Amino acid sequence: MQIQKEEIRGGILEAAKEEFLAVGYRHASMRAIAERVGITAGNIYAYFNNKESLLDAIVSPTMAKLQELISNVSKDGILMTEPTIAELAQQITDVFLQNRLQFLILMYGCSGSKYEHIRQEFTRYAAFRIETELLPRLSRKTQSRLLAEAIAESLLSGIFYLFSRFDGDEKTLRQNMKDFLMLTLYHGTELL
Amino acid sequence: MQIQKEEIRGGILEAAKEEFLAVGYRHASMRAIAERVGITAGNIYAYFNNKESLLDAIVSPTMAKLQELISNVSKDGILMTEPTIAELAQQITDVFLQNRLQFLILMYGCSGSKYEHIRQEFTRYAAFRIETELLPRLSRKTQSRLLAEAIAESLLSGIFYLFSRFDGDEKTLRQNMKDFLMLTLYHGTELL
Amino acid sequence: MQIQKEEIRGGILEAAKEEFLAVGYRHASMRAIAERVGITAGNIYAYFNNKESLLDAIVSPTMAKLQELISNVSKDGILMTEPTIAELAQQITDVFLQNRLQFLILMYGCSGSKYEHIRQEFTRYAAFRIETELLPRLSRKTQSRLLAEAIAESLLSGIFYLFSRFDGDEKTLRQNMKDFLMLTLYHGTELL
Amino acid sequence: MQIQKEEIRGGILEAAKEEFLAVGYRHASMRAIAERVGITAGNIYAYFNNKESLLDAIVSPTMAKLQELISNVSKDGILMTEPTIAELAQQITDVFLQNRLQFLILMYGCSGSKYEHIRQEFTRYAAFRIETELLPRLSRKTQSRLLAEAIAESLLSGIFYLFSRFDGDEKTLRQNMKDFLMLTLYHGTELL
DNA sequence: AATGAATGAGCATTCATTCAT
DNA sequence: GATGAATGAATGCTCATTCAT
Repeated sequence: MQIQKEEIRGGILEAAKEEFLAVGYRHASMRAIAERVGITAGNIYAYFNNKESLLDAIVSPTMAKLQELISNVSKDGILMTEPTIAELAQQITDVFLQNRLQFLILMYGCSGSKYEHIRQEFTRYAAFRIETELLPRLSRKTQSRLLAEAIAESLLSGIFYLFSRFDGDEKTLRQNMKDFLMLTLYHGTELL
Repeated sequence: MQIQKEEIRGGILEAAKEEFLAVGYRHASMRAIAERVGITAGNIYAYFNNKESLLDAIVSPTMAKLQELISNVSKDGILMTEPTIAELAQQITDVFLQNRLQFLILMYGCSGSKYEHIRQEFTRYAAFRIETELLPRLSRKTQSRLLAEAIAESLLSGIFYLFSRFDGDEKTLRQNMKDFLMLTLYHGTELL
Repeated sequence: MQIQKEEIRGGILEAAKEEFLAVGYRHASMRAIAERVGITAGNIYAYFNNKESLLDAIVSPTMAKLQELISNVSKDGILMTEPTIAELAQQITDVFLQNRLQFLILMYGCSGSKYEHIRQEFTRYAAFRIETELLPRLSRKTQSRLLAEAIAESLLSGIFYLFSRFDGDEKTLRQNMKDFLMLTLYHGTELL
Repeated sequence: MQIQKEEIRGGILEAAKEEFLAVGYRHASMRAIAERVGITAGNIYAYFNNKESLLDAIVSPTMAKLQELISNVSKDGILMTEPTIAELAQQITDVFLQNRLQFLILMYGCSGSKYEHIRQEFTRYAAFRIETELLPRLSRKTQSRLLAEAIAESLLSGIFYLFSRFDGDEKTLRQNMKDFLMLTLYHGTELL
């Protein structure tokens, strides 16, 4: 019975992941999720308090990993020079590969939930790193904060796009990621 | 009376623009829009046929300009080398400066409407230009289509981010745009 | 001004007649009527208290004529043998020819209004005449009331159908009416 | 539970039948139907997809029987002389007796639905039979099509009127039907 | 644990009607 | 007299959530 319960619980989580990714948190209906599992909508509430709890159960571990990631790479203080953004991208890729659907839900499908600002947080953090580590190395001075944010947003969008198109081929993903970062961040010197 | 009518009509358009931008077309409610104006939901229908017409009234002129822009820059055929993407970005900026909220609604808030694929079209077009004009100039061969798409997505995200953060200072916007493109596209040689 | 007022009033009546006939009283919208006249819906209320008053203004004279017709032919009491149903049909035809749209509205398009039972009244009256004048001449006894009603309903439906298909040719209408009544009431002896 | 569900489903069907018959499909409101059952409007949608499905569930079997009936009696081609209209009326009566409210809804209350032309179809079919089989036997020539239609309309109205007044006494219904048809079609020779 | 049943608030939309101007 | 503006109740329908069984 405990085993069966876990099966159902897992089924709900799986179905919800698919549904949230397919139509987004706001547009996902409990009925549709229940149908995917083959149970009734009401029964979901035996396992989760409500729709938001269901989302929580799905993304909060991933969310924790992402925040841990951010806090880890921030530990050494403002003036650190390593890890570079490329290394950070690799670490994000690792998290993604271990939590694919959850990651994509967080980045693309959680509008309407309390997680809807997670992407912004990422952008803000990346912008901070770019502003303090990348821009100072440029000769000309710029209104740095906003530019850094645009670069961060741009960078993350490209990375997340590659994630969203991931087809199971990890090697290609990592190569594309590397190429993308080389081209947009390190001026493609390796590629030219 | 005519003045008052135009005032209300304008008020509805303004409120709808805000609401569409805030929560997106799909989740914008006619009641919420009406409340912003201080009228009842039914009254909106004295001015616009339905929710879609309201969106149309807001974004269709901007939409036309954007499609004209795409068709114009596509005219010379596949082999053109000019205008460069940077020049294209400038033209997009011009359209944006004349239609700020409309532009942002089209790019961020029109899911659920007939305009929901406009951003994709932009990305697809940019990816095509990048794949045929930019990537071939690199020495190493890459799985070019996907990479081009990632770069396109990245590029547009950065551009649109600057738009979304525009505070009225056109000069700064244009400078940031230039800096951003230099850094991500032209390897920042001017800036280094 | 008085002249203009009468013009508008007449225009509203004309438009309402058309609308009521086209879609029925219940389904007719004040806005649609106003549009036919080229005025605003609100302005109709300067001439008529409400939708029902508008219907009243259109059909009540005809209604009066019809009730007068019924009361006239009923005057002589229960046992009269004349006018025959055929003569009654002729008198109804006269009223119809003088009040075509009004008549058809009363018969086909007044559901939802206080006139919606007028057709029933006709049927009831005709049934009474049929029961007291026609059925007694038959040799076999029948459950007469209900049969009389069915015959009445049938008779009126045929008559009203001819009215509804009237194309302006009065002579043909009267001939069809005669033929129809001969065939259904008087056993078509003239025609056979 | 299954029993209760069937009870409610049946209750909805019963309430809808009454409502459709009382005010017609178009003006029947889901809320009004729900009130008759003692549930909320939304709950109806747990049993039926939408208003049209609800009507379908009520009348489509009857509709099928009626169309089968028409197609059966049409099988032998244009020149058949049997079954006579009286026999056809008997067959219609059989269908009616098995589907009373459904039949009446189809004939009187389905305007606004996809079934709204069923009565017209009946009339058209009856008019065709009358024009090709009955009128040619008359000595004098008439503008036959219109007259046939009037007779058809008349005939069906009488038949349907008897249906609408049916009180459960099948024998009386059949007798009245026979008397009515004798009187209007076969000139009442049996009765005189 | 699981279900079927039910709710009530919400949605876009329509429309007869009112009213200040 | 006429208008434009506005209302409020009603429509069919959806959905997260609750609850007795």
